[in-house]
Amino acid sequence: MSYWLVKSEPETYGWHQFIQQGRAVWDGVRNYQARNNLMAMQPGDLVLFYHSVTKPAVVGLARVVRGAYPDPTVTKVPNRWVVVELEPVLALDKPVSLGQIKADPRFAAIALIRQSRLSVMPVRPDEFDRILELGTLVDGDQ
DNA sequence: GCCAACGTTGGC
DNA sequence: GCCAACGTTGGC
Repeated sequence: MSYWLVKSEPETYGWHQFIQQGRAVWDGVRNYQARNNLMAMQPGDLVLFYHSVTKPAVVGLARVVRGAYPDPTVTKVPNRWVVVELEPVLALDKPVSLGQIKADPRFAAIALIRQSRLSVMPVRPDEFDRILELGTLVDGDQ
């Protein structure tokens, strides 16, 4: 099983809309590195859902429910682009902000910082665990 | 194949 | 709104 992070601008497609729809076809990716990451996703892989631009933060967790297939929104031949399908798993109790991630030395190598413009990227297991830990309320919080 | 110009992403 | 990073396009 692998871990991933996907970015979305909340004004275009936000976590709230994702929850309401219950499932998302992750289309519109037009960068080869991001596409290659989509192609490596397998059903069951876990995906951090990140809001970019306004209040940048990881806001929730999703799961891959269908692996890569050709992007149906592309009409040009040959179609070089793919989509995956995602469903929500849980909202984080507390969004984990980009500022928090940048401030934590455990995230020194995270692709989110090192390749700030990439929209679909792998996340290491230790990074994934740490983000869930930061995003989860425990006794003593609040 | 190189590189300048230009467009896009995304943080601040 | 600005700008850094970086991907793409097109002239040569």
